[in-house]
Amino acid sequence: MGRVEEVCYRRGRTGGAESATERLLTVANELFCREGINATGIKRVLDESGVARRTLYERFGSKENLVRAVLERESVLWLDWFRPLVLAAGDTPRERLLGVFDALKVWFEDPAFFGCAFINAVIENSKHDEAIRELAVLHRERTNAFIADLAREAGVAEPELLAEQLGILMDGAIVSAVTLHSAEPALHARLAASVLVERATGAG
Amino acid sequence: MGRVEEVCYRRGRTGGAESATERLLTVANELFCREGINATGIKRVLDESGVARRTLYERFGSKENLVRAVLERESVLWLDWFRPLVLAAGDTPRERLLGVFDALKVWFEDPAFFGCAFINAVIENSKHDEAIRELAVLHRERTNAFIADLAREAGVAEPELLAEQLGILMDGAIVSAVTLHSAEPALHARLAASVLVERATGAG
DNA sequence: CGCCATGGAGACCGATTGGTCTACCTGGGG
DNA sequence: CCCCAGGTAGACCAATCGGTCTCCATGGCG
Repeated sequence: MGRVEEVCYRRGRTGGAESATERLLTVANELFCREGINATGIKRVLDESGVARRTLYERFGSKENLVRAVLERESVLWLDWFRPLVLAAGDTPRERLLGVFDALKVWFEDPAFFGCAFINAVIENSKHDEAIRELAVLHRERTNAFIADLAREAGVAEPELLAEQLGILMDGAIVSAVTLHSAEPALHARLAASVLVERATGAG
Repeated sequence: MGRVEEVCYRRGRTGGAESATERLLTVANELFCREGINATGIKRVLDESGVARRTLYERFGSKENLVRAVLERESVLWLDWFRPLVLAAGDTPRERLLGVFDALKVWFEDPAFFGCAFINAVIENSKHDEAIRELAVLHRERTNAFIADLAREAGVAEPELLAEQLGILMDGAIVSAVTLHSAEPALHARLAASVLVERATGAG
């Protein structure tokens, strides 16, 4: 039986006692997203994860490194949640392209949704830590590549171009959802996407 | 003669000596956008504006209030720069709708572009200061209203809906430009917008 | 039993945070 | 001349920051 917790890709991944490292990454991920990176003190991460200060610095060396590790893990976690959900959204490539925005809607409706970790990190931190921006670019490329594959399967002439446009639509939907505290932007973005997809697949 | 500094809506507004309040707002606006709100200490704002600590707290009372004042001013400043630029971008309402993204491109190419102050503020701060989120929503509504007017003039059947979609495209282009350090997202967004506008104005 | 690695608890460090308050300088009006 | 308002300079505060370090409880292994 599918469990309700599937809604949130961040929870319920392992059953029981996790390692100190895992707890650190999980808690830091949530706090960094919810409160912001700069606004989250190391102390807070330590208290909520039950890990000792010393252990954190043995594992990661610095807060910056912890942030990077969190983002690297987040990219894998998010895509592992996102891709199957999109693929399951429809039977044809065109339906699946629109399924991207159905998945976004599910994400936005999660009470634990506090924006995209990469967008948040770049906007908050890009100027002082170029490595973070590079991680965000990498995550974007991975996501775009997945969407470009869908577009290619749908017979789109310029799949990368469509993926780029849908990627912009995704980012816009995410920040709009955060700003408006609503999942509605996913619907508007889906509608816009349907026009683009229709046009790109030759009015079919 | 048009001056080059028109490119940046933030500079060259007044000729000479500005009041302490004005210097405070200008400097804070730039620093909050460039470095982030949480990462910018009051001391930094004071040093770079040449204003005394005491004066700041007499005028604004707290950093939170300073942030709000900066955002309120920014909304006016940005729209005063944005609207005429869009209107000058073309002779027909349809051209002007696309001119939105030409204006974005100009913005992105400004060396002093560090993202949208409202997106930045919401993402960094929304959880602890609901007032900031409300200011961002207000700014979004003002911008959307302007675009909806253009859409209405272009004979679009559902101007608010198109404005909503173009608004999402704008937000997406902004965060993509920040992430990628490039103005190219403005072009991709423009291309997507042209499809949406074409469709909404009846394939003209 | 002793030994030793793991890691939790938390003192401690200098730097910095937002915010308050005193002291001083300066220019205009009586 | 005096006086006062407007503004600068900067000491000072408690709290918190990221990061280092010591102490000690625990548990597996010979």
